[in-house]
Amino acid sequence: MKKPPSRSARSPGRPAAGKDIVGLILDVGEQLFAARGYSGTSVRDIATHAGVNQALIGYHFGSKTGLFEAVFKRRGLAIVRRRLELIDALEARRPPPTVRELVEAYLVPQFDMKRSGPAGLAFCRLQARLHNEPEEMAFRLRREVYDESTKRYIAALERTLPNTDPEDISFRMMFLIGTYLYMLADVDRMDELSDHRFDASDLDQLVTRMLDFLVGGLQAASSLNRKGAGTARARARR
Amino acid sequence: MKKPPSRSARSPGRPAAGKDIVGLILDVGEQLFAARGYSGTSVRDIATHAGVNQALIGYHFGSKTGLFEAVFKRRGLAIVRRRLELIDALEARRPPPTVRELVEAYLVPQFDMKRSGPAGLAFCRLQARLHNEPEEMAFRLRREVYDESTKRYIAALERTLPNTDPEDISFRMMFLIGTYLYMLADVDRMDELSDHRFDASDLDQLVTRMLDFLVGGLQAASSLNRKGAGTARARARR
DNA sequence: TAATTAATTAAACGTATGTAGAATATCGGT
DNA sequence: ACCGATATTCTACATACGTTTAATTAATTA
Repeated sequence: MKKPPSRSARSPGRPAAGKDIVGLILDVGEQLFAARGYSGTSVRDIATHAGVNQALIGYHFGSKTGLFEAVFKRRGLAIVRRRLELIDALEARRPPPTVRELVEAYLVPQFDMKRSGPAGLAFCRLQARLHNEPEEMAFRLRREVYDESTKRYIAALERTLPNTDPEDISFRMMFLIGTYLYMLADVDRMDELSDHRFDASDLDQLVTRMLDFLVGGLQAASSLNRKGAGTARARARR
Repeated sequence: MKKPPSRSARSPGRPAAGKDIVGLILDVGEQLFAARGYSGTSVRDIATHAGVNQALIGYHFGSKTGLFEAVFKRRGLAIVRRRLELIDALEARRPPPTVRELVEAYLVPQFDMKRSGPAGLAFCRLQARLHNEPEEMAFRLRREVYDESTKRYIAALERTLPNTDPEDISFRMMFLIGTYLYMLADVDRMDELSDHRFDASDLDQLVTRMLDFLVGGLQAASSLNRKGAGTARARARR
């Protein structure tokens, strides 16, 4: 009872080559995870939107977690790679980089990604929302993907601001990260809060404004009395 | 076939008065929503942890959404109330407030909440993660709870910084919000990135550091050429 | 060209989910 | 002492979930 090689719709069996199904699943997963979060997205949803059987996701990625990880690393590692190239270039150069140049190099790969089209935009949102996802996943991915590059930039900032307490620089780097992640998340809060007077959709302008703000913050004087009780605990640990 | 008024474990029927079950459910919901997000938390989980039947949540709050909303508003509105009291006081005073005083008044209710115990801490996390939750809920809650107070602070900053373009102030307020939300989320990133050298658990110190950074950013000079093409679109809309 | 490997679908398993209905017991007012 | 309103549990429904197994077909290798 053999059927003729059914050329209709969808049938089991290996397809006649061609399209990059894995890439397609990654694209769809990126989109849906970005829009609804990890827990809010089902494997079935992704499979349906990709026009593919659910089981295929298990086959290619092992599990839902595996798919998320693959989605995240695909572009996350690319961003970090560029971030590292940029700091390599800055540090090889004479004169040494300014604070503004360092911050710009740190941010630009992110906002280029955001600008690059719907996929990049979705990824940025996904990334900005990572710390909402189940902790064991979020912790590991953040550490695996971002830590190295961020430490490089902290070290470079310490060299560029030799008179600033390294502790201050580490804190301020966290503040900086908070700021740009919020902007990446595309929360569209600007529109509400300014009563639709202002426009945050011009990314070049947004990055310029952020640079002004962040460089101002990084270079601000510290009002902590270094010899007082305030930092005693932390200093004792060094 | 009437049973004697069973005094054992749990039985249907109105209980013999006493404990604030609604408050208990809110507390447990707060804790779990904060830890696992809206989609990651099930009504059953909350009911079980509260030692209560699932149906009771439907009875008191209508739906899962209703419970989340109640959890969020309970402390969210309290924070905003305090924020408004503080700015009322500052604006009634002579001389008028400084930038630092305004930012401090905006932040302090949040970090007092975070300091206030496990419930306040959970709420802060929940709040910082709100923009990850299903959009229709997040949008409405943010608008209902925060918009009024934030607009008041933006207006006050415009008065305190009369030579700064209001557009810049609105943007920078967004940057400020991104920074403090990231710190509220308790991401514990500081520890990883500084290789455990620094301590972000002293909240007084953290707020002082944030104030230095944020005031520096708010007061930084703007590098946008106001007459150039960069802001033309936004200006035309005013 | 035969045998093996790779990629896909179909179907199902067991469990978890949000919500609703019915039963029950206590409270507050009369 | 009664009665309606209120607060609670029990039970169940219908659906949605992540994963697994078996069947099926093309590609690759021998």
